[in-house]
Amino acid sequence: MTDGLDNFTRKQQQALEILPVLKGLSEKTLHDLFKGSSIDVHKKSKDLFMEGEHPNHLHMIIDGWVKLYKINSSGEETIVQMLSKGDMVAESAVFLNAPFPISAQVAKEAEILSIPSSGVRNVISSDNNFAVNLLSAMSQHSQHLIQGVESIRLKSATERVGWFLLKLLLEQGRVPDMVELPYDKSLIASYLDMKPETFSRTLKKFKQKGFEIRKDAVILPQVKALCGFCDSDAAGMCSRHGTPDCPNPDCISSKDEIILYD
Amino acid sequence: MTDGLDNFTRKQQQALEILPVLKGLSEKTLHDLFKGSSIDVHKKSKDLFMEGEHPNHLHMIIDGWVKLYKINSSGEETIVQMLSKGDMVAESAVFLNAPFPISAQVAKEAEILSIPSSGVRNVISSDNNFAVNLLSAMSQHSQHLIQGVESIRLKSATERVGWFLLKLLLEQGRVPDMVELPYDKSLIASYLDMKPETFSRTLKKFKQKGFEIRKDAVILPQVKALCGFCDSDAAGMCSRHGTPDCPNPDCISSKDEIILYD
DNA sequence: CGCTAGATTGAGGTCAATCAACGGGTGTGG
DNA sequence: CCACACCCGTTGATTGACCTCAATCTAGCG
Repeated sequence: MTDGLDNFTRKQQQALEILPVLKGLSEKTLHDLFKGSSIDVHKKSKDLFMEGEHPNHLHMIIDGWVKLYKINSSGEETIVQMLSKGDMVAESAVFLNAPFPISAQVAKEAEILSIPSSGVRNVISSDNNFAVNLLSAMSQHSQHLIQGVESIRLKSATERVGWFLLKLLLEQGRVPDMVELPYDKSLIASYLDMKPETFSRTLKKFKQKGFEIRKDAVILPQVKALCGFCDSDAAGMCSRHGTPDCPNPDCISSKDEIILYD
Repeated sequence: MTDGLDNFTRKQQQALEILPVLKGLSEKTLHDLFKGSSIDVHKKSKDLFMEGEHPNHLHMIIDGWVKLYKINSSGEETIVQMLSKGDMVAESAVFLNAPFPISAQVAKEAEILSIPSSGVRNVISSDNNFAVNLLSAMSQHSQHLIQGVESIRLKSATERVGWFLLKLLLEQGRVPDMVELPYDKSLIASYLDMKPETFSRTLKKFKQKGFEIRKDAVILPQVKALCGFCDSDAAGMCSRHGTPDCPNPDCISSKDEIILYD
């Protein structure tokens, strides 16, 4: 607990660097938050909590992937969100001190900071900086949710897949013409609100357009091949946005056909 | 509690009663918020703001309905949310001081308090009570968005209509067997992510089950007729939930058939 | 009374789901 | 080392819910 320059463990210091909501907080506040908290690595399929449970902890993701999902009475599963590095998990239920409206499960081995909810709620009232950080984080979260609603409701299956690949490409940004698939294809399919069969068939359509489909990656025929799937959300992440180098400045996409840019 | 209220106009006092985010705030904070703000009645179809605009004001609804919507490049419209009494409009963009990701339009004549964004952001930093109120409001908003995602993704068209009617019934709660339709049917259809034709056909199926369909209201054959469309969200609003009087405690709904309870 | 916007009804088309079968990895046990 | 089971992903054939297009009806309103 007392090693390191700042009286925090190395794991905690790492968490401070990765989690935006902990940025710029006083040492006292951080100590209050870390009190009773833990940082653990959880294996795939580990349940963080189930719908209806009372929130004992606020989980923050340092690394890996967590899926938020719902099960309806017919037993079907819907993935509401995929969360990763820097995200909080179901913070709204923690703040409201109300039962979780969804379930959370580790989708790919994840390192997670878990803070007791009571501590979180106390610090919110006592430290305005923390409250402001949370408001900012929730605002971004809220915009992602809105973006998610939009993409389900007014994009076709093909568009959703192209858009998903494009966003991955912009997020990863290491190799300009390769997208790594971060988790199982069946999980991607569910996140994109389609069946694994449909996802497979859709990837095949991309293959016919010159994409190379691997087990856990997709390679583009040209660097800008996915620009036909750009929308305002993706544009905000793209370095070409607003420059003459952008082949699709108006973010126009065709419904069902794959249009390649180069 | 009410000593200082004389310093506010009657409209402002009314706003204080209706808007949860203004509850329990100091007189100074309220004055800061009201500085430069206005309370106006806006007619149907009035644009509050368009996607991409910079947020100059935070709008809070005192009465009436506002729709949040997106238009894609094909010109199709999707309604992301319908907001009413007590709701804030696109607060996330105001807090982030970023362009609106969506457009907002009055759907039914509305009285709206509009506060300059800069004032809002200043008060957030200076008054922790306000920040806490906002966190609470945003948390609820966030849960509604999640609920919305769920209902689109794992409910059929029939289920969405039944669920919508049930929620209206629970919200209104005046007459136990009548639901008033709060805005145009075509708007309801769009909110439920279906075409007006589909909505009409679906209502017809309800009619065949004994419902009376009027222009702006629906009358149930029995008080509990809609209980087959209950889910965790609706259950939280229902007075029968958890009592022996609930005919559908496990919130089981059938996909496409309308099952009546009585 | 006719005009217009919203709502209804009908006929036909389509995208994605469903059902079913198969292939290729991976792990286990003999 | 092989035989077998198992899971994930793929492929094919069919179905069905919802959309599309178009005609008709209704209600408000000048």
